[in-house]
Amino acid sequence: MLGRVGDTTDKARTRIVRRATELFRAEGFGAVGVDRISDLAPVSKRTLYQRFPTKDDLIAEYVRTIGDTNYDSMQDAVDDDAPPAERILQAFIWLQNQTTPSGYRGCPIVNAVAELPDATHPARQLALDHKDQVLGFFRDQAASAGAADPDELAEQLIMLFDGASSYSLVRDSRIPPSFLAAAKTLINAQLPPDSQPLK
Amino acid sequence: MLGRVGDTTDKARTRIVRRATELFRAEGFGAVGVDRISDLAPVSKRTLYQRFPTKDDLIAEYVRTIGDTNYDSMQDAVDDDAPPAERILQAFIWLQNQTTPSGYRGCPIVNAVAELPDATHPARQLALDHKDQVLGFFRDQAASAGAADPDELAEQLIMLFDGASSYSLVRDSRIPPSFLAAAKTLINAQLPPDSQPLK
DNA sequence: GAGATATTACACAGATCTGTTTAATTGGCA
DNA sequence: TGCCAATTAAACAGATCTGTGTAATATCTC
Repeated sequence: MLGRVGDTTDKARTRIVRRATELFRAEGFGAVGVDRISDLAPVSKRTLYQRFPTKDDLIAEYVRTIGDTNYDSMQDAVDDDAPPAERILQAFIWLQNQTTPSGYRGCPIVNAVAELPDATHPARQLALDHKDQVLGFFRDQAASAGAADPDELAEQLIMLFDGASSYSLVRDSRIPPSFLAAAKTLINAQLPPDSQPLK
Repeated sequence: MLGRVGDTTDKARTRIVRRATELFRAEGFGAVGVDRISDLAPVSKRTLYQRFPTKDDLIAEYVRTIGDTNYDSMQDAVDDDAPPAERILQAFIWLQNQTTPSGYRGCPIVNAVAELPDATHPARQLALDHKDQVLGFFRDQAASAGAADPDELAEQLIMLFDGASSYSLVRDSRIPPSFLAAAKTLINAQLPPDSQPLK
C-alpha cells in the first residue's frame, strides 16, 4: 500500500529522506536536484513526488530529520549520571568530535535558514524548534548546576556552540581546544561560589 | 575605455558589484541569477560578462568586497584611543547593532562558505582571509590588554562572535545582551590580576 | 492464479540558468 | 563633424530545474 501519514515502515520514504539528507547536508538545497535524489535513493521520481508533493516538503522533512538526529546523537554522548556542568561539556565534546578532522560542512540547521530567505518556509519553524531544543537542554543543565542565570548562560553557550561550527566550516578543521576552555570559563563564572569549578 | 585591471573609476563595475552584493547577501548565490543582477545594476548582460567572465568571478569579488566592507565598518565603530579590552567590546557592539532589530541574514562570509562546497573555489580563500583578519584584530587587542593567551582568547571571541550571528539569523532577532556579558567574562578570565576587569 | 495497487521508465511542459552571438546604438574625443 | 570603442537589446544555444502524463511492469492481497 502507498505510504500513508504516520506509516513508519515506508521503505521508499526512508531511502528518499536518507539520500536527501546526505546531499542537502553536503551541498545545500539549490545545488541538489530532485532527479539526483531519486536516482540515488533509488526510487523513481514519480514515487518521490508521491511521498513529497514538492521539493519544499522534502526540504522541511530534511530539516526535521537532521535536527532530531543530531539532538539524539548529542544526547547519546551525554552521560545522564554525570553532574550537569559535566553534561554540558560532554555535549560540547560531541560537537567537537563532529568536526574531526576536516570535512565538516557547518551546522545544517543554520545553513538551512541561511539558504531559505522566506521566513514563512515551513522548514524555518522546524529549524527554530531544533535550536530551542538545544537551548532548553543547556538551560536545564545550567539550572541544575545552580547557575546564577540559567537563561543567560544557555544563550551564551549556544552562541559559542554554533560559532564553533562556523569556525570549523570556514577553516575546514577540527574545533580547537579553546572551545572547551571557553565553555568552562562561561559555566564557572555562573556556578555558586561553594561549588566545585570545572577545570 | 573598457574597464581595465585596477581601474577604480569603472562605474559599471561598481554598480554590478553593489547590486550583486545586495542580492547575494539577502538570497545567496544559487537563488540569484546573473540576469537579475544586470537588470538592476542597470547594465547589459554583455557588459557584466565583460567585467566578470563567469558568475564565480563575480561571487569571488562579492566575498572580497563584503569582507572588506564589514571589516572597515567594524573598525569605524572602534575607538582607537580606548583601552584594548574596550575596543574588543566595541567590535561586539558593532555586530550586535548589525542585527537590529530583525532581518539580519547571518554572516555573509560564513554563508558563502556554506553555499560553496568546492574547497578550491576562489571565494573560499577570500573568506578565510577575512576571518583571519578579524581573528588577528582580536588577537592584537588581547595581546595589548595583557591576556594570558592572546591566541586562545582570540579564537574564543571569534567563535562567540560568529555564533551570535547564527543566533540572530535563526531567530530573526537582535543579538541579546548575554552576548556582551559572555565577551566580558572571557576577556576578564584572561586579564592580569592587577588590571581593571570589564564590567 | 486474478485483480488491484504501487512502482517503474520515459517523455514532456514550461521555466530558468549561464554564457554567447549579432547588429544597432550610444558616447567620448579629435 | 566623424571616427572608434563601448554599450545596448534581443535572440539564441544548451543545459538544468520542478513537476506531470502515460503506459508498461512489478508487487501484494485475496
